[in-house]
Amino acid sequence: MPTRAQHKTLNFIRHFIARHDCAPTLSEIAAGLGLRSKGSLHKHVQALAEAGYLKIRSGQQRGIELTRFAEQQLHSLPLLGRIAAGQPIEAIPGEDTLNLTEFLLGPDRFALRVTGDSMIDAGILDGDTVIVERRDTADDGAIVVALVDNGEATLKRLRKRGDRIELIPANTAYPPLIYPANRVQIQGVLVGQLRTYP
Amino acid sequence: MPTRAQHKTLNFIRHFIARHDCAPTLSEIAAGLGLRSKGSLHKHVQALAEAGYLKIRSGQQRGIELTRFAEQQLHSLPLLGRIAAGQPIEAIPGEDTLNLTEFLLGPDRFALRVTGDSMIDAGILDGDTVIVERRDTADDGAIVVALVDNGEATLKRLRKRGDRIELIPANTAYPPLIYPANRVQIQGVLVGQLRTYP
DNA sequence: CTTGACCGTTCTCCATTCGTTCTCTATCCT
DNA sequence: AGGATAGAGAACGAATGGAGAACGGTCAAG
Repeated sequence: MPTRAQHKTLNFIRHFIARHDCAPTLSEIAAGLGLRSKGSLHKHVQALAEAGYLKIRSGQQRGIELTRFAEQQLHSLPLLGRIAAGQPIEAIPGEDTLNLTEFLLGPDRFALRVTGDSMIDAGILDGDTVIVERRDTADDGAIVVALVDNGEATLKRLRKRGDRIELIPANTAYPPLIYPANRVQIQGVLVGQLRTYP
Repeated sequence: MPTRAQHKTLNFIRHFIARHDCAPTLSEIAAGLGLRSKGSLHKHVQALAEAGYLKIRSGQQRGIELTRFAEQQLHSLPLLGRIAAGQPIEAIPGEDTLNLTEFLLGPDRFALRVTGDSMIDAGILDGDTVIVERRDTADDGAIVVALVDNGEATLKRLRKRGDRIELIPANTAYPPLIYPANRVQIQGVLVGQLRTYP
């Protein structure tokens, strides 16, 4: 059971790692907690390691690691169940944790901010963030990031029509774009999407 | 767990590959990080390879590959820029990394799967996952998880009208639900949303 | 095939950062 | 009062990271 100072220290370390992907130095912890010295911090970190919250690679800089338990907690949310209009929350059997890392990350992926409303009927709004997997081919019907004439990148639904490629907005206010296949280069395929609310 | 220089190096390599689809040379990394020498860079890249983040095709030029492990171990994606209909990808100054952990996680948050199409006009589709922050009050206009008569939980936009509360679907096919305030209990406020594509 | 620019690799030297330890002091809680 | 808890400050040695130079391999153009 950690003391109050230890608790604050542990919390800061967890947030720091979540933000920076690497552990803080003692001085950074001290600065973050408003301390002017790192003398006592060393004792707290040591105590946390003995209590099993942390592992320390002794002597190395930034040598603080979270234990597996603390780490698992850091990247997951409880997945409570399904929610629908007019129905109570219904538990999802066998699935009670949502690990964001597994859910959205993967090799050759990157993120893009969406501007404009051309994909609004597909539930992609202005300001959303989409996650794209870099690929140079895509199945018919997929939503892709496509480059036209090596100049303009757009997010559209792909339709292959023989030697023509149609880039179809999900908004009836915009017309489909139709090009010969050799003018369109696929940069990636939409694999995920996320949004935050203020 | 990489050191700070290693972490910056790895991040630069990820961005470079995401943009150019080929690995950078050591000199390019050095230039990108503001270094005048590549002597130490080689050590960092080597250390990253030993730690399993990279693979190196030894001797070959541009012989750096990212591993799957790197993407899963780091909790962020390169954020390349904005994308819009008919515009090239435009870099976002000062913001080049999307940290999922920081973006969506927080204390007192949980996830729910959405079924039904009652929020479709707000870009919330059947099968989406929403992230909810547990709270018992909410601002007017927020999207909330509300419990009516302690029985039915629904995801709706909240409108306060004096001692009445309106729960408004974002779908013109459904009517607003209007209750006296004492029959409606707010369970949480929508703070995030995510979706995966097959 | 030859050539030259480019690039990975290795080495040494040096400044800085950081973990560690120590002593001394202040605060809080039975 | 007395012990537990916490912080300030200083000092030391190890780890880290960068500069610069030199060597040899790779690759594409001539």
